Amino acid sequence: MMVKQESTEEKITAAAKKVFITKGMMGARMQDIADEAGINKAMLHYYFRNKEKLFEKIFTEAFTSFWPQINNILDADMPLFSKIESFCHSYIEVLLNNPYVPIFVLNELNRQPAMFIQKVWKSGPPKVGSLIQQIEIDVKKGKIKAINPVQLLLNMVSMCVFPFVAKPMFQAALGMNELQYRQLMEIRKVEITRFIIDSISK
Amino acid sequence: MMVKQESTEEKITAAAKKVFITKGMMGARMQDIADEAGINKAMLHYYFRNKEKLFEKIFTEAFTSFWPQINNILDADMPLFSKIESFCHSYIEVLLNNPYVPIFVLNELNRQPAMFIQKVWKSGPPKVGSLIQQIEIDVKKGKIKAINPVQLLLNMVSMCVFPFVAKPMFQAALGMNELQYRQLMEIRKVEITRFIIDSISK
DNA sequence: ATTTTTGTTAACCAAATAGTTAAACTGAAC
DNA sequence: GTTCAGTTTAACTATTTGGTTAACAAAAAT
Repeated sequence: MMVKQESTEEKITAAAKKVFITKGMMGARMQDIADEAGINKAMLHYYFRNKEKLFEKIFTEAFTSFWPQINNILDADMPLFSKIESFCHSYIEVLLNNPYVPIFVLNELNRQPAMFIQKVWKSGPPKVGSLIQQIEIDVKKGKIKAINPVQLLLNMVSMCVFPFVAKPMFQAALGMNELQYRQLMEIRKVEITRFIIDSISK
Repeated sequence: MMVKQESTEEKITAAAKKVFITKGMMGARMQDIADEAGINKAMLHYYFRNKEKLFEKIFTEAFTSFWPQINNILDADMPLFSKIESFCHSYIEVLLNNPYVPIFVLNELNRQPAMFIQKVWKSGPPKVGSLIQQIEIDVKKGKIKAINPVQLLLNMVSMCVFPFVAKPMFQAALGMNELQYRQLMEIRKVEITRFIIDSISK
């Protein structure tokens, strides 16, 4: 049986990702990461100079791995309703596969707002203009109800992301297990889309 | 001119609140809190035995100070649409006065889900049943469109809270300053209410 | 006035934790 | 098989940080 060979560097990044995402920059211990990777702590400093460098790599990697997936939809050439559907479905699907990333990103972001904008969005800032314009046009044409495009955008993102950020709270409040919550999110893809379109349709 | 006298204990709790909320439990340093309060570090241990005790006090205080404000609305005896309006207005108003509390709570909650449910919700668990029932009844009566009550609840909470949790991100993406963002939230009280009611109205 | 209790401080301690080093191991090139 | 660069390890160091202590000051009780 073939065993996938994993380089030490890969072991480290995988372990660091897990530990940083679950415990945050301040909560993570270098020893935890070493243990998780099953290697000596000194290796962390051999491959990455220090904790900060390692963290930065993981953070940007985690963020840039799923950010484009959402960002591109905003820029796609589609009718508004299709775009809304596509956005909700893709966003929730991505989050189902990376449920702990948003709280991680938001948390670190609140501590270092400047770093974020500078380093993480230098390459791919949010392509939000296209959607905003599209909404404005459809409002003017009378295709949808009058609504502030920014508010609509906030609504869309909020409804997709927040249930993942506040998962433990909702789970406790609603008395749901992992599977039930996951199913709720699965259904949510279509429920949210309908909810939004119902609201803005004339 | 009268100067308000602040006891050492009050100085500590005020400083601890500020530091814990901005840096989190793990990120906060006892020395930071002492400096912020303008006192000797030993005083922290004199009034509160250790960091954990101090943190717990701040956490529960921060949480229980605004949780009931929202929770009670869920239980109020009102028609559904009024309740939705009341909920959105109150929730956002409370958050405008405590903008950093949600990310703080959610963050610590993700690290200690058990502690939360046990200690913080022992006294006042979410009164969510009343609203759920109310939605179900109005759906059956045909007063509103068919919708999963839980999903509607998630939508309401998400749209209210998330813009505060992700404030730095939205602010950067939309190029807004503090005042502009605040105004956006102010408007949001009524915009969100309308958005929801438009969606579920027949 | 004197004692006792409470509040406050600087200096110190112990544990945790990031980071370093020197030696040992490995595997390929010669 | 010797050498040599890259890799890995155990032991160590330096620093940070939560927590303690003993002396001191202020206030309250006697």
